[in-house]
Amino acid sequence: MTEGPTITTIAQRAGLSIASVSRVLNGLPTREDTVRRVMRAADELGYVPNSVARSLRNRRTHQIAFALSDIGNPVYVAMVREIQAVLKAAGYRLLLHSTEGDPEDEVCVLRGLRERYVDGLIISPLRGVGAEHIEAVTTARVPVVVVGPVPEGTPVDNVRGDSRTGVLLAMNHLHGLGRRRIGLLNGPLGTAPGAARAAAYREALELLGLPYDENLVEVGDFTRDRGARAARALLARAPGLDALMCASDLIALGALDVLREQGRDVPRDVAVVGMDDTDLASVAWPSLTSVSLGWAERGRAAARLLLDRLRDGSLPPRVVTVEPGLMVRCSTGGGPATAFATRARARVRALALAGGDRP
Amino acid sequence: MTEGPTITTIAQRAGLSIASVSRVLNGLPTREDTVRRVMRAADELGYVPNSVARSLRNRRTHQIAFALSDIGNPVYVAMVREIQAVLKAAGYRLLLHSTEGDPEDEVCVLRGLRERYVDGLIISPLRGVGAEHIEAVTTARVPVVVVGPVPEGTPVDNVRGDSRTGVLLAMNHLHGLGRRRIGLLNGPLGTAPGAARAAAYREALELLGLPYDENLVEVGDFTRDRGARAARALLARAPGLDALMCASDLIALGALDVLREQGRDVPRDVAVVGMDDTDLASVAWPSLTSVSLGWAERGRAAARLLLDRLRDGSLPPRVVTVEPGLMVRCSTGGGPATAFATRARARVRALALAGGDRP
DNA sequence: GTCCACGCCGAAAACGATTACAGCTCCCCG
DNA sequence: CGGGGAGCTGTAATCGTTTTCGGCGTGGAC
Repeated sequence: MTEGPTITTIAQRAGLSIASVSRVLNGLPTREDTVRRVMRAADELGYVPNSVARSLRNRRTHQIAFALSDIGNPVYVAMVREIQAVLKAAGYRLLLHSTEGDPEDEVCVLRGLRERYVDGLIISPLRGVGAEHIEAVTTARVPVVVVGPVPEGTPVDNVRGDSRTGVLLAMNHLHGLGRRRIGLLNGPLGTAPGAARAAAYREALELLGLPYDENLVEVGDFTRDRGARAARALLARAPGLDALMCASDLIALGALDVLREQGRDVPRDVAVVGMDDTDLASVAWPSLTSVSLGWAERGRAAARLLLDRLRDGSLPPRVVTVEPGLMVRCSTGGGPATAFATRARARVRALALAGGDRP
Repeated sequence: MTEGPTITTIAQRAGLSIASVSRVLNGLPTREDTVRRVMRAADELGYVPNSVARSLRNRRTHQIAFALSDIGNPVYVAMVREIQAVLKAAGYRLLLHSTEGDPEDEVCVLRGLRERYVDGLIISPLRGVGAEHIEAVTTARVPVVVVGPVPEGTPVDNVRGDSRTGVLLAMNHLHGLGRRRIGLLNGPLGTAPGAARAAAYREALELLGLPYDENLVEVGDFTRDRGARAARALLARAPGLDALMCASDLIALGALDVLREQGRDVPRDVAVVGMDDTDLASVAWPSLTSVSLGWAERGRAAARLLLDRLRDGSLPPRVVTVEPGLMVRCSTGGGPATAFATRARARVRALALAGGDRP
């Protein structure tokens, strides 16, 4: 197995020193003649610089890791795509690390940063919110961007969504369609999104002048069959509801299954709204009105934050909040008849409803 | 910015040479006392080895790249998940490179291998089948595994699906349901999958004793709206067809849209089969019977081939063929009433039909 | 003719690890 | 008591680059 050419090989062939070769290859000012000799030798040898050696010397690997909890989740796929695009354009490579929701593994990733095989990390979400995780993030020896909630005041670059406004948008939409008995199918209250959505739901009811009825709320998990189970329970308890606010698209799909099973027409009898606006929403039948939490945009924002910081490490920590939107489709009757829904983002700001920019 | 501790720091603190430190950290036989001193110093300093330096010396980065054409395609997402899982278990990191279907970019990836920042590459698919691509693959300085078709006899590790058998399975299934006028909605014939599926469709008709009617075939692209357009054209030309064999799930989704639009019941009037068995298939309504081409399995197989070769570079090139299966769901009437389809793989080998193991 | 400035180039020292090799100590055996 | 392993340890080379520093030759100014 013949090892590839190095600058030493080139130097010998060109009758120069490796320093000159390096200078030429890096475009530093050099005599015309020398440049030609080096270039010629490099061409003939098919030289390609060894990026590992370069990284060792420069302390830059031009690699960035993205740690996510579940690559199967379409939400993260959208982020991966955008992150990869932004990084590639800036000359960085993307390392993927799926933690499968294991906080242990998350810590491993954070620890691993010290091995210096990446210049930075984007992590989403930061599951373990214990002190050790926070500390690991803030003391990491390379920049970290967290996508998703972090404890208030943590000095770290952060991209967050705004599911509160998203829920308000959706509730306002349902209210505008004349729905008054709106149920909530939520995920676990122990999770940040679950808690946020529960709170936003109550807030929306209040703003809309509707009473809060705990019989209209059911908690399950962010999956399709747990969503279906929750929907079944809720419909048994509150048969008269006329709309379902679901905390994720998967929950909404489960709800659609149950409604279909029970012969209730969507959207005539019950209007359904999902969250995340994944591909699944437009594929479902009826196509699903969904709150877009801007995952793709979040990916782009995270990548940019990180690149900025790599350029200038002294920047103060920044927080970017991505605004939600509402994709209106058939499941609320607001969309066109087929699943070829308009993708125009319903940028109905909930300002009038929410009364300000309270985050 | 204080730089991290290195073995030199440890050596000083422990009053030993860097050689001893290295030996201890690598578990080479050392005196008990020395081990303790090194361990203690390493602990106190919070030492973590620099993986770049180690890679330079060992000529191993423990990184593997996966180049794919489109991260948005659920088929690749399944592969990424499996590959990452296998690699992680073996102590390798995964680099993701999305070429967005650009053959230029593909060449860049192949070229980039010479920079030696990865120990190996998995690429899927190999789009450019020109001589330069093939050469780039076979002369790459690190092992490459290609997932998808390569020219016959190319000396490279290769994982392939078997869409021919997949199509035969599906056609046999439709025939068994009494369908006799089966249409084909295909992707571009210029692509390898398109060509293979067209050929398999004809072969199946012949084996089933059905006539080939070119009016029953329409070519579009592997997307939802191109699929819908093709379906519309086909249904206009051959209103009497009673089944649709679709070359991808997305095409099938488009077809479902059109059938619904035209008030034709699925599966009563027209049975529909998709290909790839993506998540979308089980989400669609009616849930979609789909040919599983074993993408996840292909990912695992590719990762394993690569790891094997990294262990022993002298292995002869191997080809792994992943067997297809048929996931029967509602769109052919063979599945349960709801989309909670059984996921038991219908391992109906098409042997009786296909007459042997012709690959 | 001398001196200085300047432009290029080469020697050598990093970067942080692994490892071949030589040297040292200690003990055992002849 | 001397020779020779055995068992550890330290020195130094190595991986392939970048970069600093000093040397050398040329040219112009005085």
